[in-house]
Amino acid sequence: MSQPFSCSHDQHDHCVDAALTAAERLCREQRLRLTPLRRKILTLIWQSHRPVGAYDLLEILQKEGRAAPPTVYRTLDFLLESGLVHRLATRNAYFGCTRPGQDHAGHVLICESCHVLAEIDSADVVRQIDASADAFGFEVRRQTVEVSGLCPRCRQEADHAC
Amino acid sequence: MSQPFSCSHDQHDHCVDAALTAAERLCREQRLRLTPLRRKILTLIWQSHRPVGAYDLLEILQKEGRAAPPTVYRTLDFLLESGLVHRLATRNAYFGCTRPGQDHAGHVLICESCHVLAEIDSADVVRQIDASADAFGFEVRRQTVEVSGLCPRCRQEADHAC
DNA sequence: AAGTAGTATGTTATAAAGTAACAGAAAGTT
DNA sequence: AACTTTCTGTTACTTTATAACATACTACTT
Repeated sequence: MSQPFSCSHDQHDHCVDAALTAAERLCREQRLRLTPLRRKILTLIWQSHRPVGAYDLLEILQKEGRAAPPTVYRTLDFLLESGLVHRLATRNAYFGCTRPGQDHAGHVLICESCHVLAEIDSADVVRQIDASADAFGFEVRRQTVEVSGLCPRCRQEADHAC
Repeated sequence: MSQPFSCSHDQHDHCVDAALTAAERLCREQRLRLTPLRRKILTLIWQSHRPVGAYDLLEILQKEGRAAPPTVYRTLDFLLESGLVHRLATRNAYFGCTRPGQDHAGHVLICESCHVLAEIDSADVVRQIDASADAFGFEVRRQTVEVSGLCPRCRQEADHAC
């Protein structure tokens, strides 16, 4: 799987394939059921490196038959709980996890211009947050870190425009 | 203003007063209008060190006459833009800013048990996130950091329960 | 292979969070 | 006072998410 910020359209099938392979493996190992619906939704989420809204997913499903919100949300719940996707709180949207199975904080960078998202996995950030919390006597259970700004590609385009 | 995690009920009026005084000063300096409605909502938000939902505020307003969502949201927009309150993305809720006027990232610790919230202002965390993003060539515009876990007080109670 | 327990999905209705658009009121300016 | 700008009221609506119950599928037991 290439880096989201440098993944081009013709490379992208690899990302989807890799994500599905990883999902199959994880579900086999943890005795979870990757049903057709779950596989479908996971695939849809991986169609781009952008977060996708629940109702976007619903709309796509509805083009191929009837579907209602709970179907989507239940499937998302499964994917979230099994760690195959994460939720982007600042945008009420969902995106595929790049390292399912591995315990990690799920910090992300998200581009305000093209909306491409990348998970960063900075142990330094995690530690620094833990340390800051610790100074308050606070016990950290979950870190939500969502950084918005400009991805390298959009930055370059912005420069050229000047 | 005492630390949220150690602020007791009988100290708390100081927090509200301090917040209002700071708000008045900020609005005077920046030629913003702290109208009765805005002052009212800000006061309601400061009634506790917990984040408050927009519809909670609405419900309170409705006990003293008619009110509708846009009234609340517009007022929140003003308070957000002027930096007097922040929004907690992970909970769709709002809380008073402890250092309005000063430029800062607005990182928070929030207790899963008692829901008390504290702004942390760790320059180290900010720098570490900037550095991590920089390694990707990503230009940071906004950092959202929301850490959930157990505050010192609830931690102690959890210990006693054992 | 039939029964059954558990898990997954379909379906209807509704809750919770947030916004658009226009009308009227208050404040600030000339 | 006339005018402009800003603020608030009001109605209607959009978006996001969930509750509750019905049906279908899977996997295990015998």
